[in-house]
Amino acid sequence: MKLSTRGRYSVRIMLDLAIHDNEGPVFLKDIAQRQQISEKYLWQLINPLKVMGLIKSVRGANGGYSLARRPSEITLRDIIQVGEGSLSLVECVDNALGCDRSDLCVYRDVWMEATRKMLETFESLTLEDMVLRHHEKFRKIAEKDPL
Amino acid sequence: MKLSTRGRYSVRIMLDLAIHDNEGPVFLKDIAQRQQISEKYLWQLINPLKVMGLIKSVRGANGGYSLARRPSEITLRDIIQVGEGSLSLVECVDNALGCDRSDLCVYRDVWMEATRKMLETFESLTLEDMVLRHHEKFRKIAEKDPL
DNA sequence: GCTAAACTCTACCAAAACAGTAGACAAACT
DNA sequence: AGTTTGTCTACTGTTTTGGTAGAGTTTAGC
Repeated sequence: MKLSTRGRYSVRIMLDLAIHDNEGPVFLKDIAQRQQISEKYLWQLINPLKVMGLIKSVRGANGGYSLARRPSEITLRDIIQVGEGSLSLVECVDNALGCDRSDLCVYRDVWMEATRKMLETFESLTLEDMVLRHHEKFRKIAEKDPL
Repeated sequence: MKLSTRGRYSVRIMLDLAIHDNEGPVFLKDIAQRQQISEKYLWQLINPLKVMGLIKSVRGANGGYSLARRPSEITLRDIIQVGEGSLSLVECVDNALGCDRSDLCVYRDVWMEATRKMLETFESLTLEDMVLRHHEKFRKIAEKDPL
């Protein structure tokens, strides 16, 4: 029932990239430092995002990562899908077959509905939304606790 | 993100008890046979349901288990809560503290909302609903494939 | 009382998933 | 040539999951 750290890191990484979206490629090293993850582990999280086409990379010196689409065109569902591998609460939601009790089971419909409702939230939010929320939150903190 | 087998077995066990609700205490042995679980493992699943007050037991010969409340007064949320231990998609939904990034993080609201939507489904369905669905499904199978 | 039927409790265990670490390699800028 | 940066693969310790097993306790019925 819990999201794994992979899923949670994935959305944080993507938000980091979105925040620095118009500054050219972002170094793995910098993301690692900001998000407090080792570079090696970060690569394991960021690579699937590249493979799945959510971000692109530039190799060599002065390389780095950047979003493959505009922030408004990437939903949290897209990201979490990559981080978690599957988005369904129960295996049978993805493939009806494989459950030998499918003819008797009354729960598949329930798992499907619960999954659908959960995903509504993730589909309704884009990286653009999250950047706005982030800036809003940062602004409020600055107001409350001015230097 | 996946429900564990404990959660899924728990709702099946409770449905089994609900179906035989007016026949006196149900033997662990019988549930085990119908649900294809070993009696020992079944006890480990059923005992928390008793401890949490969803079912009651009678010890000794001719003992067994029965629902502690009417089927219409037990929701899937009640059951899954026991089976899974926690109902939130991310730890921070339960306890806001403990996350050192809570001041910067924009995702807690998202996890809360997604969890809430998912739980809507589980809260809206009672064991009575599931018994009805079960009988309906059984009736349709019988029509389709008469002996 | 004795016995059999049933629930109770605790300990243990193997496999899988999770959360990383580590090191060698490849590409590209300067 | 050398440095910076991304790429790939292998390995590993810990936790969770999904059980098994066995000894003990309570009660009905003879």
